[in-house]
Amino acid sequence: MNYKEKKIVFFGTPEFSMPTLKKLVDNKYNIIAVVTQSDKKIGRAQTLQETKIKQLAKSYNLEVIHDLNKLANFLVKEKPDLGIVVAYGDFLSEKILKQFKVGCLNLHPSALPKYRGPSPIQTTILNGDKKTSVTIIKLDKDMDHGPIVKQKKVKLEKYETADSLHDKLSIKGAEILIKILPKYLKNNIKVKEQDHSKATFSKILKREDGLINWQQTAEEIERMIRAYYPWPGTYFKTIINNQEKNIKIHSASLSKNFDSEIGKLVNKNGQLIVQTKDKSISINSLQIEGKNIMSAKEYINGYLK
RNA sequence: CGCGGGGUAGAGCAGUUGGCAGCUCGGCAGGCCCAUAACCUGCAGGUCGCCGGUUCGAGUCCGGCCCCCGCAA
Repeated sequence: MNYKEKKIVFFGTPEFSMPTLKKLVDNKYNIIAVVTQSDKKIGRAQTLQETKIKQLAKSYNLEVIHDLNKLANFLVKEKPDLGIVVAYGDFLSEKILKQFKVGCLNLHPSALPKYRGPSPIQTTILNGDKKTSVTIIKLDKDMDHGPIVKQKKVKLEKYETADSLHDKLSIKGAEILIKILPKYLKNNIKVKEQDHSKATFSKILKREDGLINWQQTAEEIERMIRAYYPWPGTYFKTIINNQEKNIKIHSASLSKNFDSEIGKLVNKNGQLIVQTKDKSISINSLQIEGKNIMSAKEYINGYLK
């Protein structure tokens, strides 16, 4: 049987999964179903919205499954060869994994065994790493634990945000996966066990993780702003017109030290400066709760008269 | 009807008990200066989101509608 006729089930949910699914379709792999999370209520209107992958799958007329019981029956019936899992968003049980003749491949945006878990991209930037990797592993019964099929290094730009790195890794990951897939399907590739003693973990991010503690160093805060952009965002609380408001910082850079009051936004020669534990940072763009994003200059004009 | 903030000059904002619509920045013109994003002088720029109501008089009070945004998901 031609390797391109082998039955593949794709698992994915958000934007990160899209380049891989696109490439699989472009390269005419035999995708028999796409598994994704169920529709979620989204936005102020609370309307039900399909996941990015569901939208894409539908545009390709692929069968979409989100019910895991249905999936179990489907797998028993179809006897698929391979599962490809890219940011599916849920743990797959061993029972499901066993249904695939050659197992399931997973694309993970970090240099495994470093940063297993749900927020590897953010953690990479938060820790100030200069480089990372995309890693393809064969899934086993533990989270991000399986043997490495392929790993490729990726350099970070100096001002890399989680957003830009996310896009970069999703595309790079898709390319690598497509490249190794023929070999893998022909059983022509060696896998390598992870060095489990070196495993580290990234945590699930919550909104509160983005709350700035100005007692941290300027470098830590600047990295946090890039790591948590655009989600969960980096913010602090302040009083505007006698109301407590959150201010989200979209972009900032390290600045020379101005030695002003810690955590207070001040105008220094047209720059919007805030003092941290050690040095100052210069805010480039920010957003007050309820307002549109604005530049530092606009904030100074409107709020720091 | 999930909760909340907002719509005033090109941008960001203020506008008190209803009584000549303002501030900072930007724009234009001129000046100063070796020079400037600095400084000085002057000018232009508004359907106060839309519709209706109350009033001698509404940015402001009342009713309805449209739009933007934060939280939540």
